[in-house]
Amino acid sequence: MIPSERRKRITIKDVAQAAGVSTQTVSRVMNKFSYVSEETRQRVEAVVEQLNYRPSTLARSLSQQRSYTLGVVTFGLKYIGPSRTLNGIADKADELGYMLLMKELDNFDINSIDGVIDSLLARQVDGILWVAPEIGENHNWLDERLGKIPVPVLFLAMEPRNGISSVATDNYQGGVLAVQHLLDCGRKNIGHISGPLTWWEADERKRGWRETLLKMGMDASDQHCTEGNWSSASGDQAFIQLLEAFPQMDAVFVANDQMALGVLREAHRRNIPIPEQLAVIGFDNIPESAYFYPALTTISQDLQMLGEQAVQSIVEMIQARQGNQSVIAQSRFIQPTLIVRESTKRV
Amino acid sequence: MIPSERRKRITIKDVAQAAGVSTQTVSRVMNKFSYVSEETRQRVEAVVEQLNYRPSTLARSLSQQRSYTLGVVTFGLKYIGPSRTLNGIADKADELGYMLLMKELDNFDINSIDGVIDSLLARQVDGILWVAPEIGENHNWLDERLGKIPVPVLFLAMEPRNGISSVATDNYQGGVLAVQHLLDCGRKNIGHISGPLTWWEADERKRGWRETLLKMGMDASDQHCTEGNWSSASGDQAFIQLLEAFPQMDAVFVANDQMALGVLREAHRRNIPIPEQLAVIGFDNIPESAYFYPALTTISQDLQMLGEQAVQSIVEMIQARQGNQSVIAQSRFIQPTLIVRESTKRV
DNA sequence: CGATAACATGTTATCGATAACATTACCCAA
DNA sequence: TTGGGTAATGTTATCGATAACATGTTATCG
Repeated sequence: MIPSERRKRITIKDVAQAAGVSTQTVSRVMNKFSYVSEETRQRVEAVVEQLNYRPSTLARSLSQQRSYTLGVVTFGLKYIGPSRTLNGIADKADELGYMLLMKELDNFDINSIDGVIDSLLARQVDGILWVAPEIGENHNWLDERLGKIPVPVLFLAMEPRNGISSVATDNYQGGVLAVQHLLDCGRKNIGHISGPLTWWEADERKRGWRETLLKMGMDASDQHCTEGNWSSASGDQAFIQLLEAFPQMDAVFVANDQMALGVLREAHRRNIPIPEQLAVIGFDNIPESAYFYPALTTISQDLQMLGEQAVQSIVEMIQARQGNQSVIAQSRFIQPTLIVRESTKRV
Repeated sequence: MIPSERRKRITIKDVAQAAGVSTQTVSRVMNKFSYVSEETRQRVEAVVEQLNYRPSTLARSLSQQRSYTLGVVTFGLKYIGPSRTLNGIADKADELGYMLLMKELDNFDINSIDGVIDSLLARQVDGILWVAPEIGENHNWLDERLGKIPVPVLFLAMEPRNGISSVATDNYQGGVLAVQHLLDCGRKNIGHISGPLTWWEADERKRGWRETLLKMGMDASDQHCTEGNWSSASGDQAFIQLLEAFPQMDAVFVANDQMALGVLREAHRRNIPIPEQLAVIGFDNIPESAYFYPALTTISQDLQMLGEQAVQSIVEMIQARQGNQSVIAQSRFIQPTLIVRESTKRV
């Protein structure tokens, strides 16, 4: 049964009238603070209860110039990474009393970026979270436009820049952890299958690989690294190439778990025993990776936490600005951790 | 460099003043429609351009009682399913000019449901999409409360009910497809690992399995089915139990790809050759499943499309209500498809 | 050629709240 | 006893837009 007539909204006026007070008094009751006599408070509260009055956040946002809403700009939502981050964002936002206004980006064209930001600002968001990977020069717009955005903006998974706030997993450190673990296992010839190197995160992981090897006086030339595109199919292909270029390889650090899955499959096909002949380590710790065959050793990044941190930070920025304090831009890193399973083993 | 002074917003008044017209005229220019002389239009547009004026959607929402925003209630965002659906929702919403106000549910307590709905309504959403699975009686609240919600509500992945609009994958049909495929492969003893049977979707998949077998005069007793919890770990366990109860099993329909992964792993451990001795078919078609070893045959559900359909439908409902037409509740099904890979094969 | 419609623009009220200021009563210390 | 602070409440302006109505000017038509 569909209610055919639109019930009209119960407003603060209705409550005021029914309680025989001014709207201002009702507002005072609703928002605690400030002086209201106990008797009046109770009377108003009774009426609120009875009429089932719910204040319009929308109207409040307009009059206070503040919406308690965060704009969230995402890219690649259909992949698991962004959505785990989003989950952390949603949880923390809820906890702190904010709602999320979402916008999915489908490209990094400067016009569409402007459009997205404008549409968020038109709805008075109090701050913006940029949950899109840094790829090539796609963050260049910020030099020019960021200063013109009248609310705080915080970037996730972006290379730290002066004067801009960001939160990211320490991908470099993740690469270091991975390679160190392989070295600890006694491996001598460590290859790498990277993500697309235009991605900052992929580049950082590779840097962790390279610098750790160099520090040990080992070889980390580009022959020992192939580039994939994060997909399992590309991991498969990259692995085939890498085997040709680097036949003596006895361990491989793969930049994400999906690609590592491709590697495992190809290794099965070629009867390369893992971990005996080849150790494999991934990155991300997707839930399935514990059930790969063999179970995948990997670097875990806590994306949930990343999202939570991001919300925490931006809310602090919002409050600071509210209180007219100057906002100090910060870049924070979340440390990844090593998860040892069966695909790597001492020799 | 952080802009320390909050620039004040450029409003329609500023534009009106600068262009020497009334705010109403500016409004007319911004919204096309209605009469404005070409000359005035150009003058106003020039000023808009020059001041970089952007209307406040917030103010418009208040005055029009309409926000061009959809409330989206999600559950289990961190899993891949909901986020693929969300991606479809985001795309279509963008295309139709709507934004998304998100709220993640962390339980199905009636109070928290009320709270979520209230907070969406307080922000004047034009409609609500309920992207949370139907589990046990967790949708019971709707009998009592749904009628009181003054905007259209559309449910995803809910059992069709009279008078309530919903969009869902046809899980029953998916089960039918899976079992038929196994029969086509010449399998005779077909087991099932289900999701938690309190979930409507899990129950439907199981029903597809059972009824198809019964129709063929074959056995589909509860000994031939074990219940998992969607995780790979539970798939593993369920498979072990099922092997004991049903040793002659030569094929198994697993209710999602994650659990199927657990099955594959356990089969490896026990040296059960797949597909020769045991055919395995999953459900969902997650991107990794093509790279399982062996590649997994599965039932693909198009969650992106599900999301798009949902937005399309609710926008139609909103427009109908706007035009004071009565809204006819509909339940729609999206048909899943069979993806044949290596884990099933003729015998 | 006067009535009527189409065009162009302005004025005032409204959406639902809060901010800022005003008013009144009461109590207490100087 | 009088000025000043606290308490309780009301009044008016404001947030940034659109709706509804009003007004004046041109065309158009019978």
